[in-house]
Amino acid sequence: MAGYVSEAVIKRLPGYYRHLRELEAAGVVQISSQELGKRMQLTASQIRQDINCFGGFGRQGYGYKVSELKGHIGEILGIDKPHSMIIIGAGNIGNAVAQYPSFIKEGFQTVAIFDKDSQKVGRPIGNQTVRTVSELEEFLMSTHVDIAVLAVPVPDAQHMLERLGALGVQAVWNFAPTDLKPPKEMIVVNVHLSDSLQILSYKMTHCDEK
Amino acid sequence: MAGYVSEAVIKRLPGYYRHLRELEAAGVVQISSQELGKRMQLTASQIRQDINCFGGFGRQGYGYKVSELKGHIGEILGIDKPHSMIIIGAGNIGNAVAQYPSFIKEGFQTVAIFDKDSQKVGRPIGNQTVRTVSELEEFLMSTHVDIAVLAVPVPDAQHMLERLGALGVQAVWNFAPTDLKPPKEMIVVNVHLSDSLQILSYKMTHCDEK
DNA sequence: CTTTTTTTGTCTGCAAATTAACAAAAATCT
DNA sequence: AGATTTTTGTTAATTTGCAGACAAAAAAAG
Repeated sequence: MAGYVSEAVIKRLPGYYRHLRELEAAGVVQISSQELGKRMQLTASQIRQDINCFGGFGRQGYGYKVSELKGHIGEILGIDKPHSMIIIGAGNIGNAVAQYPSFIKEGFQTVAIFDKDSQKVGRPIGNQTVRTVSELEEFLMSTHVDIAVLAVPVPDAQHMLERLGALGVQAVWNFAPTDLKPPKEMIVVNVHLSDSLQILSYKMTHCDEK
Repeated sequence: MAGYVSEAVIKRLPGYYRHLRELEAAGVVQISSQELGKRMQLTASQIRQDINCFGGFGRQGYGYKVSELKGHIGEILGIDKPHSMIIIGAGNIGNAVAQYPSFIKEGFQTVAIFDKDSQKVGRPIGNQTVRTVSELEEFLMSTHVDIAVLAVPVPDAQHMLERLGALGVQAVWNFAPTDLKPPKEMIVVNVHLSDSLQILSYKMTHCDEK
């Protein structure tokens, strides 16, 4: 059980959680690193090493208790507690995020949606109504939010990031296809959908030569 | 200049392309690995190694010509040629993908949208009209598509993947939050939005201890 | 109750990826 | 035109990540 956890391990955690959730739903109560490895296309060794970054959750000769391990990883991911989100940009992406059922199930709750376009302001999205982005300061003054979802056009993204930072927002989930320079102490995770699509294009173009 | 290109390099290619596009738009004609590295938060050494997987595109004492390098990487990614896409699932995600402006700009063109829900069939999305998913076979018989975007609920995803595979679709861009088992010779790239959000949650929870 | 099997947690070694180093080539300066 | 600076392409060193091995612990079998 180490102090430092590498980025590689962190990126695998949601995968563990997803599989454990599916296993639990299927009524599986116990699983060995070998079985889980077969399911997740990882070696048993790697699974044991990953899990032991956080503590010995297994029992020798038995394996891991699915619900227990899922609980631990949920805690480690920080999704055992609910998170409040605001969405900046009520376009297609903003819309999709606001209504994506998995997020709500996992405790990520959208508490407000903002847009600068007056045509969009007032429209209902999910259980929210789109607000003017000029109300942002006022809103954040009175309400604490954990995460801001940035779904604005590229030219507005950096400026909005800094505006959010100044208002005390610490975490941003960015959908603008650009590399933002996060102010200190701000955490930004990018989605970059185009990157993912371009990788698909790369693999299509080069799949034969292998 | 090697034959095999590692996954790590491939994942960085879209980032290079994005920065080079931005540089070109800003009127920058030449750049050194050092400058590009500072911009992209990578070491100059890594940039030179990455680029040299594909050939010596630079000139000593000068650096790289932005537009030339962008062209090369565009070719390598396979985005110099247009791609046709169909979207399966006309929910929020399907909607967002169909209308995301960057994709159209980059030559990814949506040629049809399908949904099983009869309420959604017939609705206009972008310049398309939603079709019944039962027309899928007929459509793919007469029209070749490069990529299928999978934006259906988890329980339908694996079955739809196999159906697409049987119809000759080779590349799938999957938004269903589950791990699909791709039939041989099919390329699947996952988006897994929840994973990304959970990683944000992890970093929020653990940022202080660093 | 003893023996055998299972399976973890950890240690050791290998492979992959990143960084550093440097000669060779091109550009710039004097 | 020669000297100096810049910067690449490539090789070497370092670091990181992953897989194999195995003792110790727990469970299962006899």
